[in-house]
Amino acid sequence: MKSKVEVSKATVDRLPLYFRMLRQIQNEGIEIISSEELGRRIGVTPEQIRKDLASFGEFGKKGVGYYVQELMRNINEILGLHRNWNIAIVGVGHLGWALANYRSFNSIGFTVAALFDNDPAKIGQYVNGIEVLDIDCVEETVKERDLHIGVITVPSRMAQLAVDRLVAAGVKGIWNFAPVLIKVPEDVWLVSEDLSVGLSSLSYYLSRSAKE
Amino acid sequence: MKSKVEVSKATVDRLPLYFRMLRQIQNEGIEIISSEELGRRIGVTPEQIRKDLASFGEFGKKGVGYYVQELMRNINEILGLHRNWNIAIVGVGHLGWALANYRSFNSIGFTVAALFDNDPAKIGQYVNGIEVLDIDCVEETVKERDLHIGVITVPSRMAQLAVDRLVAAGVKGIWNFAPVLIKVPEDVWLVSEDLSVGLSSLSYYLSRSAKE
DNA sequence: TAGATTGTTAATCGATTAACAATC
DNA sequence: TAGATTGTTAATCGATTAACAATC
Repeated sequence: MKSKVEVSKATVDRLPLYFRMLRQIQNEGIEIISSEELGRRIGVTPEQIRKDLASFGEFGKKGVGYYVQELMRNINEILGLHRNWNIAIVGVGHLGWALANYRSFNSIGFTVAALFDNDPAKIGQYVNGIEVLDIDCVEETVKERDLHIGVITVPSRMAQLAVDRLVAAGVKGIWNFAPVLIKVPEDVWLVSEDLSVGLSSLSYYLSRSAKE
Repeated sequence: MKSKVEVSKATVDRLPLYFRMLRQIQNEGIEIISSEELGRRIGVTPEQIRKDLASFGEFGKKGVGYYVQELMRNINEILGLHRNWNIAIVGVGHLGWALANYRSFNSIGFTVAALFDNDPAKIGQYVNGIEVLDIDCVEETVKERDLHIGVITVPSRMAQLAVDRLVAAGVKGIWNFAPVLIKVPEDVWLVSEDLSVGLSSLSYYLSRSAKE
């Protein structure tokens, strides 16, 4: 086992890609895979894969490769996906609704365990079998349902407030989709997605290639 | 004007954040902003902002700051958001449906100009006022409606095929949400979003902090 | 002028790539 | 054993941070 060295964010972000491709490889009935072949399939260099994995331990066999099932089990545990995480979606607008219906979450260890909104027209409705609760019930529900992660899909101006309430109730992970700077205490993890960035950068590159 | 030096992807990805915050600052009636204050609001260092902007020109006044309106106009043009981009969404599932209803696209220069699906139950339906077309109409519609960007929200196994058809029809930008490696020709720009990565990394950090 | 703030160069930091010894 | 492939160290590359001259 490796001593605690800093693992880069870039490495952590690649682990899910490895895991997903390993699952597919396993479905194909392949039992051993080389970093070369795995890299080719994901679009990552073999050296990168070996280095990433080496930050957590020695999972391969020299001269042989990686045992698919064993590597999957290891990555799964490193990512903490072997246990179940209960997630709460705050804001059942278009995006929140789409995420509430996203089946793939289950297959990687996440359960949508609560939905919140502040719109009386939405409260009481069922989405994917889950009742939409009043945002005012956040505090009690976090405890009752052991919610671990809050997904923020409310309008930007309400995002920080929603985060604050989740955090006050004991949620330690925030997955934020509101395009605004969110502040959380040191012991809370925040991951923000900003969808308009990707689209804007496409605009940038398209503009440039059109000119040149 | 600057000579053509390589601009890093990280820089391009921050420009939309600058633009968005400048718009808010403008709405507050502020006419001049320093990199210090802008950085504080976005969560980026002032040096970073100055360096990013300097790769495109000299937009500020020494000892003064940046004129909000002027800087907005410049960033807008750099990003190519001053013109309109027509986007096509391929795959009207939960996510495609949510994106089709996403109003913010309009406000930054994008128009959802076509929706495609291969499900007969969806073809002919209207989403946000736009008719869902048969995927087989891609080729002709790209030309008719001058579609620039294709958004891929189909299941992974169909993603590459959808991309190939869009590209064959002349689309030069792909915004991919399918969690799979996509290949495009050299003259086509690809931006991929992989939502499960963010969630999995949250799981990783939550697991670790629980242990320590 | 003095104070403020930019634009830019130099220093640092971090991540990727290359090379190769270890070993299955 | 010979060939293959890992794990790891060293070299390179790229991005961020620090420092400061220029100048409004």
